[in-house]
Amino acid sequence: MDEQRADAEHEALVADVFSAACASRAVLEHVTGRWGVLALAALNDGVFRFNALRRRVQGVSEKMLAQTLQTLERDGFVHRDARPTIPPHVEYSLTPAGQEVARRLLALIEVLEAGVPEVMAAQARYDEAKGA
Amino acid sequence: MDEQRADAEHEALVADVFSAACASRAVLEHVTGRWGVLALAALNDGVFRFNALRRRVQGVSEKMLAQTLQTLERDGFVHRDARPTIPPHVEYSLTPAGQEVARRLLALIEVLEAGVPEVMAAQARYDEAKGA
DNA sequence: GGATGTACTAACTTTTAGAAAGTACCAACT
DNA sequence: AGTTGGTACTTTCTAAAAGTTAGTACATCC
Repeated sequence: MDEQRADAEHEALVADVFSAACASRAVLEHVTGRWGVLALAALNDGVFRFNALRRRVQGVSEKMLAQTLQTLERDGFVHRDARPTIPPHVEYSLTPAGQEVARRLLALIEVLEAGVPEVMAAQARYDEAKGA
Repeated sequence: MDEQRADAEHEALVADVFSAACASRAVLEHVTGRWGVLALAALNDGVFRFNALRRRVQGVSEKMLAQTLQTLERDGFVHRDARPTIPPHVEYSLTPAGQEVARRLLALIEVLEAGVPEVMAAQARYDEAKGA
């Protein structure tokens, strides 16, 4: 029991995503969540207002975009600049930490986009093997 | 309408994750899904059997691990080697495409794990500003 | 003066994830 | 000889997450 506690604490310190309780697991989920990835990737192209971002990230609902941006702002990856005007004017951008993360995400997205034809071929092969 | 159709087709061809209908969006979700990331990252360390992988990726249920591995196998990122013995013996490993993806994921995970203290600080600042 | 646009929030519904038990089979232990 | 344990899943049921819709509080355009 003491060993388990010690292990848990140690893993928390070294930040191991494979440990369920580690804070890095939560951060990973915010960043790689369905809309988190796309929001960060979109913001890599510059400053966006709420609805502009919503048009860019096709298919996201207002609720989920607001929620995602709040989470990423809380984690320090996104900067929210709200001007107290009417109608409201809010600008979203990446913080330096957010830029670091977005760069890695874009590297991933690029290899995935390039690999789409091979993935489609692999899927066809798999489905045929299962169906037949 | 013709324009929209042309746009959709064009985006499908160039593989744009921001387009909701694009196949790359689905692949991205498989790879960056809650358990997809961790499965790929774990398999980067070598060959694993089902239950060994389950112990490595702490917190995953049997159902979700099986589902995740099936999706990744279908996409051609994971190789499944089942020996028809009793009791069953199944080995999971990364394909070359899977290794490419896993490398980018690990790069991301590394910056996130390193950034955990700053994220925690940002969260504390955010919560204090909201609470006060 | 009704429609539209801004950035959300709240209530409600649908989809998905997770927890627990079941399956099929054999080996070892009792 | 029967119970336990291990393998790799699948199925069922429930709890949590995501998505849809409507509403807010203005201001400007037509």
